[in-house]
Amino acid sequence: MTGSGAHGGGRRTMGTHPPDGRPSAVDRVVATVRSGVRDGRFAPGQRLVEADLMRELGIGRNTLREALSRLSSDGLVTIAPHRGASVRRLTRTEVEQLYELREVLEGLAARLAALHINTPGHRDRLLAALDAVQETARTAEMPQYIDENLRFHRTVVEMSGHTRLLELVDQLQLQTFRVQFRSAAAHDRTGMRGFSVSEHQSLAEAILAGDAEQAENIMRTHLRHTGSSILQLPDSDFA
Amino acid sequence: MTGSGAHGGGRRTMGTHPPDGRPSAVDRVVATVRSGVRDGRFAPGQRLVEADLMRELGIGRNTLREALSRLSSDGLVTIAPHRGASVRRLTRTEVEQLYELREVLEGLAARLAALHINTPGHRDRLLAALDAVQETARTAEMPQYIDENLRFHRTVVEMSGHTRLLELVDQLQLQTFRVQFRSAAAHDRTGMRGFSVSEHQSLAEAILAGDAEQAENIMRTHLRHTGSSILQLPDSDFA
DNA sequence: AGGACGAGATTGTAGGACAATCCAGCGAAG
DNA sequence: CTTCGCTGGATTGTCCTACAATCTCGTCCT
Repeated sequence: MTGSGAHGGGRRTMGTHPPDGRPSAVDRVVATVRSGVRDGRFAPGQRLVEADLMRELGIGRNTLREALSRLSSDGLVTIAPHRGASVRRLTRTEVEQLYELREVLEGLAARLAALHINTPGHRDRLLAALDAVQETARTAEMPQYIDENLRFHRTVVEMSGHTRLLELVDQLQLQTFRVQFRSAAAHDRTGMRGFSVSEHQSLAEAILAGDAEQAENIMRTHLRHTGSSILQLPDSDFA
Repeated sequence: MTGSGAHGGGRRTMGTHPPDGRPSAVDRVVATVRSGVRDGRFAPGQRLVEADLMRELGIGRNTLREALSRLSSDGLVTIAPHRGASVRRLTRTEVEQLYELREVLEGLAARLAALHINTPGHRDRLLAALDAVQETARTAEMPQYIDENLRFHRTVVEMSGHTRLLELVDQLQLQTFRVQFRSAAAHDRTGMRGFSVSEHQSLAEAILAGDAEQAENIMRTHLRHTGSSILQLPDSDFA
């Protein structure tokens, strides 16, 4: 999500603001940096110097600082006193811990999703998401496949009906996106896709059957697999 | 942990080593508002007007806005566009969801704490925390008892060695503090203290025994009890 | 060479300005 | 009398400038 979006020539004459229908300047900056981190325009460890970003994005310092502050709360960048912001680089331990969190949180989400499976529209949404994953698993390139993959997970969390949980999981997914990408690229020829797809399928079946216990278990197992596959990456992929 | 900005907010100014002596102005404001919400100086729903707080705290608008922004990411205040910040009021559903989160997160913490029980110093810290709870349960007034109670939970989470988990749980505890307080006050004469204390004791025993499974179960059960006791509060305590 | 020193870069904070937006109160219309 | 629309004040969103504090790094002196 947060697709490339059409943000044309950024530095229009300041002064005029979009007619509120839409994101505040801070929101736009946050979204821009987020997607920038996602698609590698900002590399992990890279420093984000205020003056540069101000020029680049055509915004004032307050706005930028508020955006960076928010990104830091989300864990996507770190801010060191008097040294400024930089794109966060995760250590191996941190990745491990993030996956421990995803395990319990998305496990809860799967459980709740199973409990709410009879909410109108839920069945269709889940089936559609599963279909999309299976389709892109066969045909699409890696970036798209990963995207669809995350969307499937996100759908499950949305179906939990737990707004706070959705926020937390979104954060965690964003933070783990880069390493997840590298891991997926590295394991792609070892049949990982098929394995992952089959886990997704069993998960969907459990949820559709309303089997909360089973859904939670599958989700947790699945994330444990994903996590440990990521942890096999060489040291160069961590801080 | 009342007041004293010992743990500066999110992962913002946490250099690995403390090269800077004092908390930044933003940190001080965040800590001030936090403790203000805790001890009722700021009531839930109350609006936090920038001009007032600027005068009251003697700081500039940038600093204040950055602090409010961070507090909003922590979920302690809400910021509505063009309406500013106000102390967050939780709905019944939100409280329920927060306790679902605490259940899985602190459950994980208890499990990890049990696994790490042999780390030097851990046994003593846990025993000290348990002792403090039991002591204040007998002798102290409600605010102090609740404080010690939270400190006990926090100790368990610290012993998990999972820094991100600690941050999340801290957030959740802060958000639920208010209702937790009212609930405790309401149930105090129904022997709730003794019940809670005995659960804490079994939890400590399970952790000390290194029984991760049992520790997680007790923690989760305990939080489920706490949560449902809070949900018995009348509607007037919710948004 | 090694360490002290200073110049430039960068951030932290204050404070002013102005447009956009919200809100309460008032008056007109039904 | 109630409802609707308008206006003016209050408040926020964003920009800007300024300056002190702090960090970085190259230079110079011993």
